[in-house]
Amino acid sequence: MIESDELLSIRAAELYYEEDKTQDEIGSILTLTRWKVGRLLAQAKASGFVRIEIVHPRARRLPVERRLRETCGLTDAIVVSTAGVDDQDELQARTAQAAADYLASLRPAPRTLGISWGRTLDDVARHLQDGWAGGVDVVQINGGVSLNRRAGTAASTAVTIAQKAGGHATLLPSPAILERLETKRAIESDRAVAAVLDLASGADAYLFSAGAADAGSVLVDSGYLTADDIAALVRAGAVGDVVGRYVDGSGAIVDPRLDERTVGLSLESLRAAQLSIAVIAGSAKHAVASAVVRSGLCTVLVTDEDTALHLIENHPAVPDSKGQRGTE
Amino acid sequence: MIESDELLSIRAAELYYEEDKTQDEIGSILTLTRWKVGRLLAQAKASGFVRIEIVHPRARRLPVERRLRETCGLTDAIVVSTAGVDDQDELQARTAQAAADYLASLRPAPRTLGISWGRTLDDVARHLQDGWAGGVDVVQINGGVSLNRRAGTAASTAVTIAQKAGGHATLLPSPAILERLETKRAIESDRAVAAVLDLASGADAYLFSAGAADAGSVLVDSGYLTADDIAALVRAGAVGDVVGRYVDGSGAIVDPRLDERTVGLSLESLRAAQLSIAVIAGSAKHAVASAVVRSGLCTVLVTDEDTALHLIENHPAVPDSKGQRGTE
DNA sequence: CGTGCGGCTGCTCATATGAGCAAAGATCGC
DNA sequence: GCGATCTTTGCTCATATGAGCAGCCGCACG
Repeated sequence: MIESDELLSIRAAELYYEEDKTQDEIGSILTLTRWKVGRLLAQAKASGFVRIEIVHPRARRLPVERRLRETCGLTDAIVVSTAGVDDQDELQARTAQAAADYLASLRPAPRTLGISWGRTLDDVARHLQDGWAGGVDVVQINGGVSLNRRAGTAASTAVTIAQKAGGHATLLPSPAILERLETKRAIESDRAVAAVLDLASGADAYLFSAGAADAGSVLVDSGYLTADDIAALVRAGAVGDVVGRYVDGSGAIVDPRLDERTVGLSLESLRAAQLSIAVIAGSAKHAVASAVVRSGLCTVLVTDEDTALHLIENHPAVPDSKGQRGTE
Repeated sequence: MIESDELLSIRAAELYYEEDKTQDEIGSILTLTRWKVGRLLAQAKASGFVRIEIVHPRARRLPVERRLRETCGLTDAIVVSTAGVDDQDELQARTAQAAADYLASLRPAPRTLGISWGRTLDDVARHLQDGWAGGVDVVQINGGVSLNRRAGTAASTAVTIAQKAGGHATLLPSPAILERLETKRAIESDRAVAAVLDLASGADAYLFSAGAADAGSVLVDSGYLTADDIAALVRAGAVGDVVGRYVDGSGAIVDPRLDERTVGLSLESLRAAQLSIAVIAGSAKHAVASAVVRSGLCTVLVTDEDTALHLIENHPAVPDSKGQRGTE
């Protein structure tokens, strides 16, 4: 575009978008035909001089969603706008809201929904509307938090989601991580636990989040792990946890021995699911989000714009476990 | 607007603006008639959820210009966009560019143009295009800088503007501020100086800027005033200088004794002019800009968006008792 | 100096959109 | 329970806009 045209297109855009003039009027102001004005306007848009933004806590970024879906091979992607959000809590709230909306909009609604627990999921539960579905049974897919005063949030998340959908919640009566492998094996074979795990593995859909590998993790908070444990995991390449299991950048289990002591659905089952919805927001979770998406842990991702852009930019790497699911 | 409609209007706006869908298509996606969609879109715009911004160094803010013109009773106002500008130099450059454009667009072009000098004006001169007018004579309206190595910028500003318009520059052969009143009277009555002042007072148009009342002022830089002088002026209520004369928030001369020793057009002459263009940019100059506009020193203001908004917000408020009461 | 080509211009025509209006609903007071 | 009033809805019609095309200009090349 020639410089003079560029300037004209800016003047035209000002008159069109800020003054609500018609292209014809602009034509007579700038002494141009109205077709020329139309072309200048088109140029202005194409060159990105005209920026249209939707500013609203519930606003989504449809073009980003599309790119995310395409570059990462997701069935669906929900990306909330970051515009004007300063703090991470707000971001998480918006994302949780979007996840709740998405869940409620699923047709057909899942009959059984497997969920993990954590701050994010709890937020999603709170944002769901009463009656968001008609009778959805909720099953926990990993061991609950129960070591300290926080006891009950895991349960309450599940119960809330189920109640609001007019269904039942089935809790997994087990700690998240056991100290000894034998205990873990024992509890897993207990009929009550086994039944829940069985139910969980047959769920129509899964909804889970992921935690960053830092000392603020709920697993540390709940007393299952210490800050030192986390540091060791990070040294071994951990970027975060998914349903209580720590993974590296490619989505592989970092510490198999720890993983064996962790009760819940395996990551393989999650990868094999028809519909698994990950809800991940915040800059601290970019790395885990990457691992989740790359390794095919979710078919649907609900996230914020910044995270989405991060994923899109860094995607080309590591196609491995994804390929097994057959994306050509 | 009801909550559900608000959300719908956001969804509609996303599809319309981000996905370029037609209102009809949106209608079938959201199961609404296309008229409803049109109304939702109108609501979204009206509620400010849709923000359209023109992002370009030469972009102006027409609606702000209008408000500025109306609330401050200006003949004309030029407001450059602040979008994405972090540093004040860039802001000043954009404003200077806009001033140059405005000057070049004046019809009829002034035959004689009175100008002040300073960093801003110099910037305007540099941004003017060669041949921006056909033969404009430029006259300095206040004493030049000549005490130190910066000597000549005042002259070069005038000469540049004149040259680019194919006209002559008439310099004011006098210091800006004299130490003794007698000297000032004497120099003023000198034929060469008097002739220039006379020419200046008869100019068709004036172009000037204003300085903030701080130690970074060109008057300090040039050695006419010391940082202490400025501090004293500020204590006396000064907010900045216009053509070398320090004014308070209401545009009144702060120190009449200093003012008497200042050579150049009086503020009254400037106020009486048919066309006087002030070019003022930057957050440091909000206060002077206010004084200039309130006291009718300019008929046209070229400024940046932030300054413009500041002026609009603080206009109705009477000049100020704040300055008089002193800021401790 | 002619000739062929690419880009720009101004047009026609189909389509998308906004204004305005009558009918249908909703809301309120009585 | 019943109008009266105000809002919302779906429409018609006029207008604004975008797609596509023929002619024109400038340019490079033979």
